[in-house]
Amino acid sequence: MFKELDPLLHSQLRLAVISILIGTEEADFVFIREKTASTAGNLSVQIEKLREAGYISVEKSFKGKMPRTTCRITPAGISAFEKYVDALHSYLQPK
Amino acid sequence: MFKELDPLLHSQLRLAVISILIGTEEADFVFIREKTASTAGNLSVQIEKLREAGYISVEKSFKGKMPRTTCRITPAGISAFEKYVDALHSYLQPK
DNA sequence: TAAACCAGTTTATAATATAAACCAAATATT
DNA sequence: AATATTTGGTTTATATTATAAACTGGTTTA
Repeated sequence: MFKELDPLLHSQLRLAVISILIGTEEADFVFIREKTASTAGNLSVQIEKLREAGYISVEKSFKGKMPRTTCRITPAGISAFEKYVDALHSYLQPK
Repeated sequence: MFKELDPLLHSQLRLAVISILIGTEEADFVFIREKTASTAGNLSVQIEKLREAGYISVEKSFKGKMPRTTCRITPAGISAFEKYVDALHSYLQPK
């Protein structure tokens, strides 16, 4: 009846991060922090979890002299998101 | 951009409970435990949290000699669920 | 009458989310 | 030129949560 909800995605901030990355080719740390209105510490932790799980890739580089962290969703991330959305529907459409 | 997800509903088991109650006039503890495939302990805790929040009402009675706990969703529960579903959409439909 | 079962509750524990504190480097201020 | 502030994060600590294990009070079965 009710499908499992991937605990990695069933988190407000991580879901927001994935949602952003699904929509855009890539996004950097600062952009995501602003869009999600999250603290840097929290975001850092959640990005690392998504990276560990293989749902996103993270690339560190420099924009001029300032560091930049760029995130992209991976195929595994896309399919996990699709599966999560599908599972959610088993909770949202009663009966 | 991203709407708040009511933390009381953003929980697999509590969401399942509400989902069941939205669909049926009332449901008892055992029925919910079976439908959600949860342990009695976990369900007991989550039902109490939903009751505290005023999202469901809980009535204790007897079916013959055995105790029975019947749950019903309240108007507050219905509107919280609707709000939650609406907020979720801000995460599911990218852009 | 004792063992097993039912319908839960309470309590303990492990995992999670989150913010606070920190760090190194860059930039702005006096 | 020194000092303060900002930037872009990471690490660590804490409070909350989800969950299962242990328990309770009563019932049915052997």
